[in-house]
Amino acid sequence: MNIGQAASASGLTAKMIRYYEQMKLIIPAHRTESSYRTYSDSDVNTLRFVRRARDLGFSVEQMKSLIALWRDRSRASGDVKSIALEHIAELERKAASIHAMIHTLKHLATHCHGDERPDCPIIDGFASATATDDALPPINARFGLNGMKTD
Amino acid sequence: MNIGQAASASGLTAKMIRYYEQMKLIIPAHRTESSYRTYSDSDVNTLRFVRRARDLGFSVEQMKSLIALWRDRSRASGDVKSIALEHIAELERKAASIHAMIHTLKHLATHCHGDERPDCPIIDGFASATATDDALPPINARFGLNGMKTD
DNA sequence: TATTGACCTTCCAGTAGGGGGAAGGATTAT
DNA sequence: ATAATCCTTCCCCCTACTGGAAGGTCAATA
Repeated sequence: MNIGQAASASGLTAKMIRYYEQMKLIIPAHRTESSYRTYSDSDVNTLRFVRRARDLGFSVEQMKSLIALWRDRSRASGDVKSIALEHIAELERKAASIHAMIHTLKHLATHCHGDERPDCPIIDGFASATATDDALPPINARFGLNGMKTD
Repeated sequence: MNIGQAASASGLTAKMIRYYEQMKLIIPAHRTESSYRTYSDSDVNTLRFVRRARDLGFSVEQMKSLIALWRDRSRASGDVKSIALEHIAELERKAASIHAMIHTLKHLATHCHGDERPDCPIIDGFASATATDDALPPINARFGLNGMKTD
C-alpha cells in the first residue's frame, strides 16, 4: 500500500503522514526500490490511532507519549488516564473561554437592531468598557489553542 | 506617551502594537525626532478597541473591517451585526467540536481504572473504532481555530 | 560629567500543524 | 507511445504573535 492509499484508509492526508514521520511521531515507512513509502495493515492501524488521537485534540507531543504507552504492554493505565484528564482540563478551559466570548457577543448583538442606521451597540461596546474587561483575565494569564485542531 | 505606556494603558503589549501597525490594522504612530512612537489618548482608545475585539476572538482581518466600520459615521449597524453573528456561529462550531472531544474523552476516561494495571480502555479506544469515528465529520469538512486567541 | 539602567528602534528566527505548489521520477491506463 | 496519475523532496505560506540580538536614547544618580 502506498502513501495515498494509507492516507485514505486512515483518514489522514499524505502530507500529514509525511509530517508525522518527520516529527518522529511515527516510525519511518519502508521504501520500495524507487523510494516510494509502503504501508502494511499494521502501519495503517497506527495511522488510525494517530488520527483518532488527533481528532480528540491531542498535540503531536502528547501523541508521542500516547503511542509509546500504546506500544508498551506493561504500561500503567494510570499514566494514560493522567494524560487524558489533563487534556480534558485543557479542553474545558478553552471551551469556557469560547463560551465567555459567545456570551458577550450575543449580549451585544441582541441590542443591535441591525439595519441601515449607524447606531450600533456592538461597535459602541468595543469602543468603551464592557463586561469583556472583567470577563477575561489579564492578557498574559490566558491560555492558547495553539494550532489545536478543532477542525 | 510612548509605546510602553500605550501598551499598559490599552492592555496590549508593545510587540502587539508594532505588529498591528505592520499589518496595517492601525494607523502608523507619530514619531519623535529620535523615531520613538508616540500615542495620544485618542490613539489609546483605538488600541483599547482592538484589544476588546481581539479578546472576543476576532481575527486581524475581521478587526480591520470592524475598525473601518467604527470610523465610518454612516455605517449600517447591520454590517457590524452580520460580522458579529458570523463570528458567533464560528465560535459555536468550535465550542461544539471541543465539547464532542470532551464527551468522548470523558467516556473513555471513566471506564479506565487508572492504576498500575496495563489494561486501559482509553488506549484501546484509540486503537479501535469508537464513537469518535462518527462523532466528528470527515477530516476535510472540519473547521479550524487557526491561531485564534482563546488565550 | 560619566555611567548605569530602562527605555526605544529594526530585524531575524521560531512557534503548531500542516497546505500549496514546483521540479522531477515512477507507475499505470489507454 | 503517451498521457494521467501517482510519488519524491524542497521550500515558502499561513496566524498571531514572542523572544532575542544589536544598537540608539533618555532620565537619574554618583
